[in-house]
Amino acid sequence: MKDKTILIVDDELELLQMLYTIFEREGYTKILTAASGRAALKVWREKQPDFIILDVMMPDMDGFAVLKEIRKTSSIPVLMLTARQEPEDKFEGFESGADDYLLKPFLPKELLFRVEAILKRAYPKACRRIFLEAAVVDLEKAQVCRHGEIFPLTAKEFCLLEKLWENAGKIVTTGNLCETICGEFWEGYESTLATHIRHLREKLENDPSKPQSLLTARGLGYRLLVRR
Amino acid sequence: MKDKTILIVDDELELLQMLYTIFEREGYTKILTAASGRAALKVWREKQPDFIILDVMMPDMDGFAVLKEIRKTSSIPVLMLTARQEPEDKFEGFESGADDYLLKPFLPKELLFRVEAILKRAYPKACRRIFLEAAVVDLEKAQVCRHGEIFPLTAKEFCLLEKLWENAGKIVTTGNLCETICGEFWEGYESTLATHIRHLREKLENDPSKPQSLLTARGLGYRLLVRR
DNA sequence: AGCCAGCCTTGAGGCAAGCTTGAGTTTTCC
DNA sequence: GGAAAACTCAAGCTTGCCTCAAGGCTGGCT
Repeated sequence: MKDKTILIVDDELELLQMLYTIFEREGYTKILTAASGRAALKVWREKQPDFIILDVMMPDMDGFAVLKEIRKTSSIPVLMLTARQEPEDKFEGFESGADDYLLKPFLPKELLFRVEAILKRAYPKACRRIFLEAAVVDLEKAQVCRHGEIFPLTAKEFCLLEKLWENAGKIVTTGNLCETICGEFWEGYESTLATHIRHLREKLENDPSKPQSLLTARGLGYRLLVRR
Repeated sequence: MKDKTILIVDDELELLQMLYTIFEREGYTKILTAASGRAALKVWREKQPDFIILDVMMPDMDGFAVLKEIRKTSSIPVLMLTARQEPEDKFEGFESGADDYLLKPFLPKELLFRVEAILKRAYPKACRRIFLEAAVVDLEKAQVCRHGEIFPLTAKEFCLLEKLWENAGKIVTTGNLCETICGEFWEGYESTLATHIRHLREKLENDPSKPQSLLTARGLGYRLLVRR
């Protein structure tokens, strides 16, 4: 998550500097800043950040207006940061589409935690863990944990599972799956695919013959059911 | 999002009742409650809720322990609710994997906003959906949801429905439909098409013999009536 | 009203898609 | 260089989807 681009918006330069330092120290490498509402919109449009920390009170255009403009075309996660304590402000923030609303003064560590929590939800594919009915998959380690036992994934199994996970819940066609393994010319590979699917099921499922997570869509393909 | 199942956990019965009322008034229809840590784990395992509101201080097992147990096998969104003001508690909450951490006393409206904000991230909207009179079709998953029950679509049913949906509202000729299934030479296939239409209606309609969505245009073909 | 054509409904049989297993081949790693 | 793991492929099996036809039911026409 530290590789996500963070845009920090605040018109108070001292606070902007402090925020920058907080994220820099934490290990974030791509940090953008803007010191006004209009500047924020410009940077957002040009640099396409992954997260925005938005101050409310700014001279040219307040945070609510900026957020409303952004929400017309984007669902980028936004945390609002402000000294305004009134409940009405908070509500307006959430109504405008904020993901979180934090009051100044704040604990740097809390801000980091909150940003991290939202990033995890907004970019779930970045955390590379899959919770299934009977098992938990760690894609980073390419291994499956089921009932405390560890099953390592082979290269092909890993590719298949990754592809299925990128389309979690949705049907992935047999052709599509074959293609991810052996490229464009996959005709005649269907039988091998079946074997890999079998091996995957032996690792992911309690009863591989009655799959609960890696399901067959007869005539269409396969799909992976993930839990929350 | 009001159709998501919310699990509320608090050992103070008065507060539990209040929380229940807050969500009920807001329009949430599926609300579960638990009055202790162990009870919470039991309900979570058995009922598979979509969101958990978790009090920290409980006699048998505190909220942090509950959350850690849940996080071993699930990434379900969790908002922690507590009277403990210390920063260390907050940090422990986030470290355990909480999505948000709200202090008591809190504004009911703020709680609702925060829950809504997290739900929006955790359950992003599915696309390629068809809203019909009695059912909702998810084309990505090739399944129909009617009265909460799931009916999977077969390959041919899927192709037909897709074709009808591409021409939503308009009449699609019998020949056209046959062609999408068995190609150019479809003569004599009309009877089989009728069978597929029947099967589709059994999944899409409340009364398959009196269709409201998949209508017959006698002598012409069929058409699909969609809402929205 | 009565008739006919077109559509509906049902059930049973066949067949193809997918499963499962094992054996042979290739790759990887010591 | 050898052993073990991973990959490929095919043969036989299983399952459930598809097909088709027979009989019933409408709506429209005379």
